[in-house]
Amino acid sequence: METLTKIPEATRKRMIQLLQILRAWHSEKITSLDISASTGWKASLIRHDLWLLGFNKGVSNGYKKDDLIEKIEDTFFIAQTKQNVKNCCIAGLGRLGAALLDNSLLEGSPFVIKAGFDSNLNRVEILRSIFPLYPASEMKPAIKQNEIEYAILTVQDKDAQQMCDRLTAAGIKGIVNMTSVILKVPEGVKVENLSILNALNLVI
Amino acid sequence: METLTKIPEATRKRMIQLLQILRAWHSEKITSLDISASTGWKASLIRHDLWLLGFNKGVSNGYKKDDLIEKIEDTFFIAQTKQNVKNCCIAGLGRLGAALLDNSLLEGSPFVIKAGFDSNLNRVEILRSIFPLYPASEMKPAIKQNEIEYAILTVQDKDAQQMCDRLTAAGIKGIVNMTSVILKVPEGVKVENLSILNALNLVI
DNA sequence: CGGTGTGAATGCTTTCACAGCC
DNA sequence: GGCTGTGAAAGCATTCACACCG
Repeated sequence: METLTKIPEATRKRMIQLLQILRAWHSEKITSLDISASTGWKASLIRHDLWLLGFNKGVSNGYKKDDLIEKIEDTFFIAQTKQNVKNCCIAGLGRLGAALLDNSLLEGSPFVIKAGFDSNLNRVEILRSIFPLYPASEMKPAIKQNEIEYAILTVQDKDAQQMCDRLTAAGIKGIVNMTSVILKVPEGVKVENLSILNALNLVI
Repeated sequence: METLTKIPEATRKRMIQLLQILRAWHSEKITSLDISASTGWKASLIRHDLWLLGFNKGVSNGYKKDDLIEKIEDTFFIAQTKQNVKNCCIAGLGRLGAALLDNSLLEGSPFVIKAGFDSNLNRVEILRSIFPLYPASEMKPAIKQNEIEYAILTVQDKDAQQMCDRLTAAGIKGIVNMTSVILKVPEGVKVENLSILNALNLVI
């Protein structure tokens, strides 16, 4: 099996989750059944996923945790190294955005929050934070200067598309969208939707 | 086409999003191309979805917004009426949970936050909120009494599964999971995962 | 024309089945 | 026996193609 073949999106999402599980795993070895027990995914699906990654070090008695971690990190270029830090920003400093203004949620991850933005100057001035906060008008230079690549969008729905446009114009490559708006983005920009309202509708 | 046939999950998710778009839609009529333009979904996919719902009122010159809204609400039992309020709670009152302690995010939706829980008594006592806050030990009676059916889980990862177990034991039927843990829940309980960390990994 | 309704065709994803290994 | 590696088969989801309608 060639690693060059494109990995399906569904597999990619699972592997990234699996990485979290592996990092927290207590023992040296792990089987597809262990993984199945902690995720609910079918064991055969996990083996198939790993096969797609070109993994073949399981040899009949489980996987070595570290081998798996390495393989997944290599495949998706997400090794957690000092040189591999990913800079993010918070766009929208309302209640939700302000709550994200420290790195406790992202601790132990390669992501670091480097800045916050709001179109309301007031918010920018009132809030205290360990990162610089900027009015949205200064976004472009601030994003360039801090080498920010990803954004967490926490504005109100009515401002979502406009703020999104500004972010992509400033060169942002990925957006975690916490509004319930479906964003239109240029080719190549990735979006993950994390609207609480949408999620609630889905768990009914 | 029979409405009794089970609607695929993917279609259901789109239709629930579509509902938001329709409610905010300015004009009386909307075409599959309009919807395509505001979502990025292929127009044919939208027509196919509506066909699966058994909708057939489009007759060649677009859909009437209100017809569509009605059909979607009926199909998924999510009409927004006074009698159809859905009570929720916040489990975990750290920075993130505390930020959700007002209903501004859920305004105009059938969801209402009715309570907050934390296993740390301190948090419960310190925080001000318009809803009652309870220590986790009092969860079961509080959930019964307030007729709460859904929970937003905002505890730290290490406490996620335990808090989840408590919630399901208390009768919660759906969980919006903002931790990066993959939860194990009893049959019949729905979970939507909204971990920011996971989402960031996916937009790389 | 510019639209919908419809089923067939295509493309993903997941599950199954089973040989092979420790 | 318990587990992996592998491809085929089954199950979903999306796109296409085109008749038909106003």
